[in-house]
Parts: sequence; C-alpha cells; structure tokens
Amino acid sequence: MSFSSLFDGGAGSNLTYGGAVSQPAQGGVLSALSLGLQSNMEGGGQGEMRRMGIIGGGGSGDRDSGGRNSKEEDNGSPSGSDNLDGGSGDDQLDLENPRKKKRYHRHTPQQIQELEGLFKECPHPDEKQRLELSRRLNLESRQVKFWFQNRRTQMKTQIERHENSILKQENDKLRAENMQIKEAMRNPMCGNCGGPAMLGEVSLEEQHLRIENARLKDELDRVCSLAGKFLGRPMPPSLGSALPLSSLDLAVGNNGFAAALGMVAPTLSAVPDFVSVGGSSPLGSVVTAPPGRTTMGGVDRSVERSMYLELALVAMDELVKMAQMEEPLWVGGGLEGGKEVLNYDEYLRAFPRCIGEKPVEFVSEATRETGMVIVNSMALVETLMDATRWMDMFPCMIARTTMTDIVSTGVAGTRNGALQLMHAELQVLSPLVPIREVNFLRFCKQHAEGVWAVVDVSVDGIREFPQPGESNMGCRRLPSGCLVQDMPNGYSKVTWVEHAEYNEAMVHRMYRPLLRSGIGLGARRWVATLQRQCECLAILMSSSISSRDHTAITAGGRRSMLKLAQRMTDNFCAGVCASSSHKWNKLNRPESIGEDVRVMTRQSLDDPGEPPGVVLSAATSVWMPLSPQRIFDFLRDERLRSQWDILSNGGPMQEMAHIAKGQDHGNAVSLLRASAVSANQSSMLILQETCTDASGSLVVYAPVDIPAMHLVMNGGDSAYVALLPSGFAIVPDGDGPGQLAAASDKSDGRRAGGGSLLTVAFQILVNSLPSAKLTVESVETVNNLITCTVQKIKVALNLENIV
DNA sequence: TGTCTAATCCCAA
DNA sequence: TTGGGATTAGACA
Repeated sequence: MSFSSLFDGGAGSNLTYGGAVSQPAQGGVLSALSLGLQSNMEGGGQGEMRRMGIIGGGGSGDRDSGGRNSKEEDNGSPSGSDNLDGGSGDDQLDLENPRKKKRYHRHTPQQIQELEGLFKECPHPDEKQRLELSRRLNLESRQVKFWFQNRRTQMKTQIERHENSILKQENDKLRAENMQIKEAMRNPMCGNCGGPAMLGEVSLEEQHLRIENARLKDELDRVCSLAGKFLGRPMPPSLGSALPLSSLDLAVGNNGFAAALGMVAPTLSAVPDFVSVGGSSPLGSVVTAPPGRTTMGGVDRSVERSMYLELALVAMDELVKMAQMEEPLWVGGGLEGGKEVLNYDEYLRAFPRCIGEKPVEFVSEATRETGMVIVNSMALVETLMDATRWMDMFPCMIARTTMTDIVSTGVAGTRNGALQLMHAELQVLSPLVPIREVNFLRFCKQHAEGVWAVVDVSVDGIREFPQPGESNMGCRRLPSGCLVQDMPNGYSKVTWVEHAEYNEAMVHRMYRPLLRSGIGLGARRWVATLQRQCECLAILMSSSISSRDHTAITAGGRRSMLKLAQRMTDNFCAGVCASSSHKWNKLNRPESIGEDVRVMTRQSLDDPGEPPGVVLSAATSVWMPLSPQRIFDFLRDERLRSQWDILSNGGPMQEMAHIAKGQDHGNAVSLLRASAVSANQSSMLILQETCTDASGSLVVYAPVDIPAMHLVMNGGDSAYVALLPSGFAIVPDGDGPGQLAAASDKSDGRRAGGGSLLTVAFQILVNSLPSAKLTVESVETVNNLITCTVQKIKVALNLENIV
C-alpha cells in the first residue's frame, strides 16, 4: 500500500488531520500519535513510512473525520483554512467543538515529509509546483504556500540563531582576551625572572599588546555590531563611533603618538609614554632601544607601528565625520551650482590636528564630492588597497606609487583593518604644476555590510623620508579618502573627501584657482575619474560592447589596442609632469625657448615600446577664454585636424577604428588616417585616445606604424609597438562662477570668468643615437612646433588676438 | 514559560 | 498580485 493509494482512496481515505483533531476527545490522542510518527519518521526508511501509512489508514477509518471532511468539501469553501478557522458556514462544527480547539491542526507526517523533500530541492517552488504538491498531498494550495513561507522563515531564524551563538562565543573570547591583556598590563612581569618588569623591558611587549589590542578592539566592535544586528538591539560595548583616543576602556593608555606630533594629549594614562621625540618622557627617562632592535630614526619599530595605527584610527574617524557632517562644517553646498566649502573654524573645533600644525607657507585645500559609481564596494576597496590597481584606476592622476610597508593585512582574509604605508606622486597635467609627492598611511575599515571606508593620511611626521626634489611641491594630506556604500542596483555611492595642505608658491598662478576648487587634485577629480574608469570597465566587460567599428576588430585586438593606448597616455602624462618614472633631464632654457615652454630630454635605450635615441619632451600651458568642452570637441574632431596637426598633411583625417570607452563619445580609443597622403608618411596611422569627465579632458595621440598596428588589431602583443605620444590636456580654469579668483590678476594675461587651461605637449625623437648630444636646432624645432600648434589652435578657435 | 507551527495581517515590489 | 516580515494563537514540553 502506498501513500498515493491511501490518499486516492476516495472520501474515506481523503482525510486530513484537521478532520481527526476536530474530535475533541481524540484530538490529543491523534496529535500525540502524529508526533510519535514524526519522531519515527526522523528515523527514516520506507518501512517506517509504510507503518505510518497504516496508522494513517486507521485514522482514515474514523468516520467522523471523513464525514466532516466531505462536509467541508460540500461546503464549497474556497479555503481549507476557513474551515479550520471555524468559518461561519460550518454550523455543526461550531456547535460540537469549541472554536479554539478545532482551529489547530498539524499537517500529517507524510505531508511534512513530502514538503520537506521538495523544500530540500527547492525552497522556493513556483505556482505550478505548489499546485502539483497540494493536489498530491490533498492540501489547499495556500496551505502549501504558507508551509513554504513558514519553513523559509524558520530556516532563516535557525541560521541567524546559529550565527548569533558563534558571534557570542567569539565575543566572549575577545572579552576574556582583553581582560587578560588588561591584567597583564597592570602587573608587568619579566618574562625571564618572573619579577616585576622594568619599564624599559615592558615597552616592546606593551607596544605589541597595543597593536593587538587595537585589532581586538576593532574586531570586537565588528562582532558587537553584527550581534546587535541579529539581536535587534545594540550590544555593548559599542566603540566603533567613539573617538579612538578617548575610548580608553579598551585601548591601553595613551601611546604618546599625540606628543610625537605636537598634539595636546587628551589624557595622561598610568602607562608612561615611551616615545621620546626631542626630549624626555613624562617620567623623565629617555628609553633607548636595546642593541639588536630595529630602529627607525630613533623610534622603535613597534612604537612606530603603534603610532601608525593610532593615527589611522584618528584619521578614519575624521574622514567618516568629514564625509557625513553637513553644516556648519561644510557651508555653501546644496544650492544649484554652489560649491561646498569647508568651514575651517568649525573644522579646527571638531577635529584634533592629527598631523600637527599647518606649515605657515602652506595653503589648505578641502573638497568633498559624492557620486554614483558602477562598481561594488568590495571591488573598489580591493582596487584602492592594491598599489598597481590603484594607479591603473587613476592613470592620469597618479604618476607613480609604491607600497612602502604593510602594517596590517586586515582581519580574517578581508581588507577590513588593513593598514599600509604608501608613497605616491600625484599630478596635474601641466608643466606649471609640480608633482605632489606624498607619503601616507592607507587604512581600510568595514563599517557595516556593504559599507567601507578607506582613509589616507600623511605620515611625514613619523618616519624620515627623503626630502622632495625641486620638481615637487611640499604637500601633506590630512585625512582624505572615501566612504563607499553598496547600492541595490550594482552601483556604489562614493563620498570622497580630499584634504591637503601644500606650498602654493610652487604652483603657477594660472593653476592656483583650479587646485583650490578641487578640480585639480581634489575630490571632484577623484570621483569624476573613478566614475569614468569604472564605466569604461563596465562597458569593456559587458558582452554588448557598443562599438562604432569601421573595421571588425577581434576582442583580442581590442584589448591590445586599449593596452597600447593606455601605455601611450601614461607616457604622455609622464612627459608632461616630468614624473620620476622616466629619467628626464631638464634643459637649461636657451634664449630661443619661450618662457613657459618646458623642455626636457631623456635617453631611450632598451624599451621596445619606444624608438631608441634621444627623446625630447616639450610642454606648455596656456589659458583660453573658451569652455573645456569646446576646445576638447575641436581637438578630437578628426575632420578638423588639418587646422593644427602637421601629421594630417593638410587634409582632414579619417577614423579607421573606434573603441568606445564610455557613454560619452569623448571617451574612446580610435585609429586615424590622413586622407591626404604624403610620400614619406604613407605607412603611418595615428592612434588616439580621448577621455573626458567633469574634471577635465585629454586628447593623446601618437603616430604608429601600419604593419605594427595591424598586428595589434589582430590581438598581437602591443609591447613592441614603438611610439612617442603627444597631445593635450584641458581643464577648466577654476575661475568659474562661485570659485575663488585669488590668482586671476592681470599678470596671468587672463580675464575672470570660466575659461580653460590647455596644456600642449610633444615628445619627439631628435636623434636615433641615444648618446647623441642635443643640438640647438632640434630644441628650436620643437619649440616652433609647440608655439605654432598653439597659435593654429587659437586661430581656428577665433582667439588669435588673445595673448 | 518558551518553543513550534499553521495561519493571518500588512506592506512593498 | 505576490512574497516576505511581523504577528497571532493553539498545542505542547
């Protein structure tokens, strides 16, 4: 006898336990029976099931239940549950059974068994599956639906309970550990003799504990917030939002970091300061590192790490507040076109000067920007924490970067809590703006599920770094970085804060408003670049690449071409900014060179990506009273190229291939060909990359060999394509409405009110012998080239009268 | 008193 | 209209 035969056996066997328990006298018995069955069922096995079937069959003999069921059916009620509720149509039941009693019933073990079976395979059956099951089990379709609904809820609750207990255990463990540490700190013992430890002996261990403790603090914080989430109420201790320096319940005293940086320490703890910078500790004794211990600039390495950690925590706190607070910290935002400005009085009130006082000759630049970026928080965090990927994400902003040191790799294989020391050269694409060289800590913290923050803060005060060269402006970054929050649509909301102090005297007057406005190296540029680059990645990764190809390029060819274009643009930026990634020799300016044209040379020796010989770079920046968009559109239009480009041979150019890198047509890599062919350049094409976003635009190009390009477009290695880039960088002049006009005096030769700064740069091979000496003629040639190009552009844009 | 379970109510997509 | 979360109510340990 099978289940189906039981259930298919007509009215008598068409039973439900609802019918059975509707008998008050038997309800308890049968329910107990059903429970007993359930436990049997758990034993599993066909024999068991059959037994249950038989017992169930006995139940089916209960005429009352059978009868009642048929009555229910006769009743024609659309819902079994209505009947079970003692619906008004069932007078007999109301009379015979107290309403409370008959409402309750449980599905039969068989039914549950079957439901469980399907649930294992598919916890979310569709309408069809549910109907089929309800037919088979003789249940209302809605009963099946409710069952699955409840089962899912139950499953969720079980999982949550399980996770909760794990978190609680973890939490207890951390508390215990913390107590131990606290205890150990109260009674320092010498590891060798067991006697009371001397202060000098404790310091190493103590510093280790501090680091460990900070990590535990973070971890506990995370666990508490998670546990709180599951319990639906906050779990003490909640330390995440507390000011790190004041949350001394866990932090083991004040570690002297503040003193090291000239800050006023908020508290003095029982634990003395071991860091002695330019003086003695509060106890009056200078602790010198014992022999064999690593020291850096006189500061113990573990002390140094502890200082990094403390600084990172303070910086993180500041970043989060800077990103989230509104007025009075930030004023002037919100209105159409109005720019937010940091209220420095309020800033100084709200935050400790975590990296010390601002040098007198420095100016401040603080900007904030929020934008939606098509990337998830984890991916963005990974990119930011990886030096190479970070540079690839912001190619025109970062000239060079290295990871100097890793202080912490993060908790449990994630980037949460990762702390690293980095060096970077940040650039604005103009010879008039020196590179910003910064040594900073980068600290990553997960604040909630899908919410991350990455903060940078300068560390020049802690470790000795080589003094910046002359092509480098003094610069320090106050807590800067971003808050990333996952959005349901796959985008992230990124709030960027960029706060720097730099020596403005090193920057040409023309570029000062740009920098102060935040378009130069501020939050707007970071966010705009991030948006553009992520959009590009999304487009390249999507299968439906929107392409206006005139020629069919294979996917491999497209990749190669983009890689080549990226190398071209990177080299262009390196030439404009004289970054240290290439060894440029600055030329003492001969008389013939214009005042603002910077000329440099370098030797190209073993790089297959460049022609060998002496490479000369010339770059200049000029102001133009036109919008960046207007200039960009003009320069990237291949049909208008003959108006300024000698490579066009006097005629319009033709686009041979086009790879879109963004929604905006201005973001693309294309291949151009001069339609007017001259004898010696017949085998030449022009590779061009253009990009544009709210912070500026770029047109970079390089003549390339046709056979070499052919190879690349078929997916060949682009590393062997020799090229030297030239091009333009266009940025708004920063003097737009509402911008500071601090530097817009007459000496710039510019008028107030929304123009552009155009940088023109060429790299050309002046001699194919790397050892050759530079001649005055070649310098004059390149100077002529650059001044003529600028002049031609001005003429084409009707600006010939502008000096 | 707390847990399990079938069912209901209400809200948002 | 549907599914999910919150809630209810009866049974039971």
